[in-house]
Amino acid sequence: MSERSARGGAGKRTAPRLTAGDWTAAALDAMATGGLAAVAVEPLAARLGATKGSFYWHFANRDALIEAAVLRWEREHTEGVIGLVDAEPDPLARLRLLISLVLGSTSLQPEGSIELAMLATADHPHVAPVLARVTERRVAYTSGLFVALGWPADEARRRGLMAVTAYLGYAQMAHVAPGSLPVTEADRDAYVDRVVWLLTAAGPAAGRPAAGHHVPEV
Amino acid sequence: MSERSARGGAGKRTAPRLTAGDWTAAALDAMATGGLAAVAVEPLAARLGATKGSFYWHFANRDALIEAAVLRWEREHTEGVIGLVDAEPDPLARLRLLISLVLGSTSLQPEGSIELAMLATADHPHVAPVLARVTERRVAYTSGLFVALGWPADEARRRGLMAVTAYLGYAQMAHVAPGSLPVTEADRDAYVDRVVWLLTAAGPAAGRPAAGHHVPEV
DNA sequence: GTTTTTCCATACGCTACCGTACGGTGATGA
DNA sequence: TCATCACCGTACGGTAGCGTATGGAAAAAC
Repeated sequence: MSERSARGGAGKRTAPRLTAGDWTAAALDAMATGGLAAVAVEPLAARLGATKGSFYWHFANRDALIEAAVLRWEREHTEGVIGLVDAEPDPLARLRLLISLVLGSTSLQPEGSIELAMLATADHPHVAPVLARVTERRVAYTSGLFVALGWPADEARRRGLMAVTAYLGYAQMAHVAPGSLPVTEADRDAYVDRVVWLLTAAGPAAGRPAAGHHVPEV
Repeated sequence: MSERSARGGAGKRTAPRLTAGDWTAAALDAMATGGLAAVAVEPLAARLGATKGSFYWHFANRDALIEAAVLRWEREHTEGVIGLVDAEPDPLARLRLLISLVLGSTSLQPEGSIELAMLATADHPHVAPVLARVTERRVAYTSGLFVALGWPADEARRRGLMAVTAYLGYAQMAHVAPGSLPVTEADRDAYVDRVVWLLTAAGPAAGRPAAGHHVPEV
């Protein structure tokens, strides 16, 4: 009956020893459901079927675990979407795919988002720099998409920024007011279409795309 | 030397008695700087120059204080911006004013936003419904602006939703990555202009504003 | 001016978590 | 084979906050 015996998972009897990676994985797991406050040594140890004795061998203290966990998240997370989107050659299709993916992903994660947990603890000294880097990387990448679509740098930056804020805001709303978001699949698609269209709408004269490039007409 | 004597503020010697309102005010104050976790009975009592004995007279427990505080915030907060914006007769000017105001307000509050604190604790049973109501109210109001601008209901809803997400995302970014936001006054103005313009850009044929209404030309 | 009610301070126990000390066990190389 | 080291369990002390009990002061009621 002791959960101690279940530690290795899949029926192993002898308790396997834990690595630092096991602890950071468990930390991220706990963070997704309970926020940074859930990254607590003793509860985590219980979840892993171990005790604090193990933890304090691998880490100096709780803070070191947090730092390792968020850095791991940054490392493993950044590759995800961008790598998946970069396969698409056409810039406009890439933008559409990107928006569609990220807005879709937020709707599917009711309460298990590490990113939301980090946003909720953005003030933490180890979380803040990670979020700042990830966010700027997103803005830079998205702005690059608009550059590829023909807008000058400053206009592309504004639109890239607006795209990122649209994502962040959508994620927040999916969390705090999902009922205010488009419900049906069709509504959601229509919303994504409109977002992409408006983000790529021809702007005032000063910001008009260079000749020969995409001007959405729909 | 005892901070007890400073309780009444402004040199009153006899300690004034505290009301429930004093506690909720202090709670919101603490929340703005330290988040919901800072709404703790003992620290708050110390800040007010009182003790827990006072608190547990006015409230059953910490949870009751939290509930009272967030409800008070909802009540007092909702009036603010909308009432200020509704004076403007022209719908387009009203939208521009609204966007300008809310994006400007986020830049000015480095770490003292109650709203950010609530978003960071959106899972709390007393916070969640308040945020849901406030958010939906914003979407509804902003959508109404687009209806007034001539768009049909569904299109107006989409644009109103996008406006709100643009605000929420901007607020998040001001918190976690202010360096990625427009820095100079001029850049910020240019960004606001572009947001308003794109939100009001003429959409696909199905969503074109009714004749005689505002079609932004700039 | 007394009695009642309102409000508050003090003191206490309880829980959850952090971090440390130290002893023990299993693997591993000499 | 045995000694070393990596790893972990147990036990302990410490802190921060919640909630309760109770007596007492201050204000209000009469």
